[in-house]
Amino acid sequence: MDTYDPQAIETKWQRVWEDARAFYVDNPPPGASPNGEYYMLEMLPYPSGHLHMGHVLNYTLGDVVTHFQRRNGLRVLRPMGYDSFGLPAENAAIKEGGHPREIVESNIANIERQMRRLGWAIDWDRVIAAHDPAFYRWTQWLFLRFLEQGLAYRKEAPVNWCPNDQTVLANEQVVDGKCERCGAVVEARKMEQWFFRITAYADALLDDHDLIDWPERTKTIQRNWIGRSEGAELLFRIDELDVDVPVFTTRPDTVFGATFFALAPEHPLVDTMVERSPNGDQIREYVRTSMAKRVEERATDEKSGVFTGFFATNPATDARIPVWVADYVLMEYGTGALMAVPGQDERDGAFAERFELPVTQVIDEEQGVLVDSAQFSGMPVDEGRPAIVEWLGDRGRGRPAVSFRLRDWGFSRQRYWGCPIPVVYCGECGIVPVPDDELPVILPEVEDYRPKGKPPLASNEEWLRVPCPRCGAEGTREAETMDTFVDSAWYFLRYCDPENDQEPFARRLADFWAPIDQYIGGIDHATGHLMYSRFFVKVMNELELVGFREPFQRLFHQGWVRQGGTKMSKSRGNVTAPDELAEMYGADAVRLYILFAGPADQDMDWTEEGVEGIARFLRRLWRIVHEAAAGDVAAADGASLVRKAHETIAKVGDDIGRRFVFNTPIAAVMELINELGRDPSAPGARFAAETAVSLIQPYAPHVAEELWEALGHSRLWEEPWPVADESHLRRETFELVIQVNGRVRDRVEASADESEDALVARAKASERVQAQLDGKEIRQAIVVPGKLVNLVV
RNA sequence: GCCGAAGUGGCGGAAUUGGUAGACGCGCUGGACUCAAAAUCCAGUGGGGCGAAAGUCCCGUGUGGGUUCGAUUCCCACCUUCGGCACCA
Repeated sequence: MDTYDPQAIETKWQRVWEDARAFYVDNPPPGASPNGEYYMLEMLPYPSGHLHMGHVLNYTLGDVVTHFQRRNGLRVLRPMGYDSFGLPAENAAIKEGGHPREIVESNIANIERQMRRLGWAIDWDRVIAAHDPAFYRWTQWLFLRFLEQGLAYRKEAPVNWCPNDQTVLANEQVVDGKCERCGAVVEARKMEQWFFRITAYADALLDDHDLIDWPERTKTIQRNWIGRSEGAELLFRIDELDVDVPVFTTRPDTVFGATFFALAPEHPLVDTMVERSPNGDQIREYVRTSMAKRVEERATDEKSGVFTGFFATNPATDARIPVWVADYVLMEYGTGALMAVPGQDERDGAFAERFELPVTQVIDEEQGVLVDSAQFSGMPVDEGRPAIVEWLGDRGRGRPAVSFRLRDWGFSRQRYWGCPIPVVYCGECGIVPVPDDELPVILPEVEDYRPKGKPPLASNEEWLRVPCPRCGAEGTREAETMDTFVDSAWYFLRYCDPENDQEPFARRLADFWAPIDQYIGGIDHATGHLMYSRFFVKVMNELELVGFREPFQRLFHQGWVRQGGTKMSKSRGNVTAPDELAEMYGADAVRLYILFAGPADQDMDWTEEGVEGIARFLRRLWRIVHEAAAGDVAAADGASLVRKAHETIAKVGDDIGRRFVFNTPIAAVMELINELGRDPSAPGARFAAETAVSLIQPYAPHVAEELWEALGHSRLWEEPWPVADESHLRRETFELVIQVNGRVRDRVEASADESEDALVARAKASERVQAQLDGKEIRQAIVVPGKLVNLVV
């Protein structure tokens, strides 16, 4: 027996698998229908310099599932790609020189080397990268389909503006209201932006949660993010302007208490009021100052506002109530106007107090009934709500309505390193899509991709100026690029057909492999990537590009790997290089350790203490399996080791397959090895050794393969997953726990076929029980068959 | 403020449907091997009381209550930590 040399073993088997194309899967011929396929996917990495332990956890989890499902007879598609557009590479290029492309491509090469070093079972024929024109051509193609459907559009909207860097910042670049890079305070600025109409799918995104097997907390986060509120839209008339102004409210039952009316500073009516009101200057000044405020300031500052001089008619009371402009009213939510009920709403109350406006109580909180509400007084709140809406509806003043918190997805970026948006602006025709056959619009070289107040592409005049595809007049290309979340909203379908140069993917191949059977990634993407991908698939489904409505059937979130209390991520430098760890202990040890450290869905603090214990386990496994392999191949039915092996098979299969937990199977195999180690030549030793090696293979595939050969077999990666034999699990005797009043007092060996009465008799006969009973009367005896007897005295 | 998750030895954690709390590992202690060390192997290891010992009793899963023959597990209240949302009408 040689000593365990992980480096040599791992190099050897990685070559064998690659030569055998062990983990590559071919696409089916036309006409084939799905038959036992499994699509396993982890969120694709951003190609920063190197992998960190968080990646190792993510991809090792996926790897265990991949091996497990493969050996359970499924054809597993498990591809890999790179989210290679985006700000970090661009910022690195600005800081360190070089081109973002060179940076990500060298990073990709390094990451792929690290991934191969860890021995992950990946189909390397299907690699994609967001910045590859062969990929982003189809990102552009999909954008054009959304544009045709009216699902991509431009509108003016507030963005984060850094006055120092002269650029728009993505939300994730704003930290505590300041620019991540230069520290300048970020301003809100109104700019025209591209949006995807995700709000049109708000109800579908909520309803289709029923179709998918996701963690409840993730669905909850998405539900809160979508923020569906049921209520009513009520009309308040402003006679002087001859307009009906709609408001949204979730509390139509409080309408009798609406004593003033408030408009957002951005509300379109405000302009008219400025013109017609005697204190127009005051209103204009108020609007100007509140628009200059950051959203945060508007939320935290004391309530402010200005009276417009106009009055609105409360549709319930017919009272004329004053109309104010107040910046606690948000244009983005509801209708940008609200009926203020200071008696019931805390914010309206604070405003009324500040400006000495009348307050009316219309709900008796203790009784839960309406008061001072005309014919509705005395009615319970729940009944009053629909009754008032119906009554106002009859008078043409209201109707039931639903409002959402969800906003459309602003996806344009005034930055260089992203997918170009394939449209041309023409003075005659407006926004004109680039024809499909002219795609891709290649991201051109620019002299300087630092942000300078306009998109870097706008300074490449030669590229920018093109004839309008429709009328031929001189036009200009869109110089903004797409948010990288657009790339990742559909990448998982490209893996199904990565070489296709006629379409993003053939529908038959997407429908063959997808939806993804198991997706694994961080919960931090709950409201971003996971929402956008669902939206994209719903649209693609309506366009008949795919036959399904949800991209990710099952979802699992791995926990954060922290180091010294902060989370490891691409933007922080606190990383332990996994390949260095693999050089020290071997990839198998690294893989085992990251999964043994705790439950995979819980956050963990990274520490290298304990990795020695795993290395020790692997050396023990190596020695004990070799010792067992040298022993006789003896028939061993009924041997304790054989039963232990079958118990371990049952435990590991149930843990990985049903419970989706990954730390306890390792402990179970350790237990088996501990028992085997006590006597490696005992009856059943050989079977126990084979079982341990087979069960540990998804975690530590290299050493498992080597030991499988030592046991006289080959190609463990193709070996069917072991099945526990029920007959070996049955026990003839068991340890009967005897309790008195719920406290364990004795344990005795009992036979599995004893009657309940016999077990109770055994319990009563126990000396220790006798000592406890001390002559007391037994009132009740509870028997749990196969486990315990509880005597109640 | 609202919504959600979690709290178990010195440490990471286990206990799957209400049924033996602390599996497995780290660390630590003692021993074997060794000139010595490392590595390896063996034994012990929640806290406390009584006992020379074998043992035996009590306490113990964030805190306080409750349901139950029996609660880490279920219910109520509270504390702490973490995450999401937050002037959303």
